[in-house]
Amino acid sequence: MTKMNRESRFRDFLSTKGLKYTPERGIILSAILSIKGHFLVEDLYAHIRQSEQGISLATVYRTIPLLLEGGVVREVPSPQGKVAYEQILGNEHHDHLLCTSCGKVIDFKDDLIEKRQDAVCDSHGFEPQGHQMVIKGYCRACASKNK
Amino acid sequence: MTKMNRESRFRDFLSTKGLKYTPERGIILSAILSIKGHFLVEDLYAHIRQSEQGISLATVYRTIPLLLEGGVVREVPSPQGKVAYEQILGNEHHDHLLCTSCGKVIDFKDDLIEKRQDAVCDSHGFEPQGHQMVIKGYCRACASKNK
DNA sequence: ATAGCAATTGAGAATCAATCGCAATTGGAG
DNA sequence: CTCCAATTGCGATTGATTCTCAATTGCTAT
Repeated sequence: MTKMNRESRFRDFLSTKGLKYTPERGIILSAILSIKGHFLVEDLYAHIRQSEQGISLATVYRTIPLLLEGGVVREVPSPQGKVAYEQILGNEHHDHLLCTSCGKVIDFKDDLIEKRQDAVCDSHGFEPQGHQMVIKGYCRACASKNK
Repeated sequence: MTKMNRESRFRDFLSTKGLKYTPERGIILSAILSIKGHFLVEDLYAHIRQSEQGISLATVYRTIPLLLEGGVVREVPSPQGKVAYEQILGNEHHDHLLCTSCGKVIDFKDDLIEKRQDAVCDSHGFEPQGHQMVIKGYCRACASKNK
């Protein structure tokens, strides 16, 4: 999907909710589309400042819930307590192994787990929007270091 | 396991790390053992104050990492951004469905998912300590309400 | 086109959980 | 019993996020 397409999708989403597509929101969206992997709010803000377009940090924070609801980004787990995000398009869903020793994040995906998750949701009449799975422990390097 | 047993386990854990078993840590441990389900730091602190034993909030915060590492409590997901805990004994491991609309939390456990998680860890040489899985979406009530 | 109004913005103040600094205290190994 | 590193309390501090509010500005209906 092209950038233009994504912009108009976001615009439609806003419109449906009676919200406006402002230049600021456009700039924030562009910045996000230019970031491939995970990013923190501070990363996003840095990107925006770099591109010489000044936007208030408050506006960035205010826009994030819209981007989440509009299906532009999703939350991803991050080493510390901070919340990280990634754009949904181009980042296939995956789960995470998180090393509590060195902070390393390992992505993985297991189809069987996904299937069972759907089954669990069905059995509870639960309508899933998305999920996050984080397995904490020691990565190979840290595990052997501790021995 | 008796309360005394758990105290001495925690005491052993501390001792192994060259740390002390202080009255404050004893009070905090007792308070946790008296709470059955999930609790936030503020809940724990309230419990402690209730029992007329004054402890600094800072001490509570400082003790939590020890309780985590010592296997007394584990983190559990909570509706908002706050971190919640529960004592491990008496609370079998389970995963969570979290309704983003009403905040309801539904516990579940799926053995097959657990097995696959272990398999994934093996294949990455990853030594798991624990995991958290949260599936966000709409619970039955909220899903039907939205229609 | 244009008026009108609700939505939006920036900037700084405010919040709130969590952490820190430091002087006084204390558990517990030897 | 001694001694020292670990611990505590309390207040100050941090740092992320949210809020306030006056000034702007999309956007819908005319």
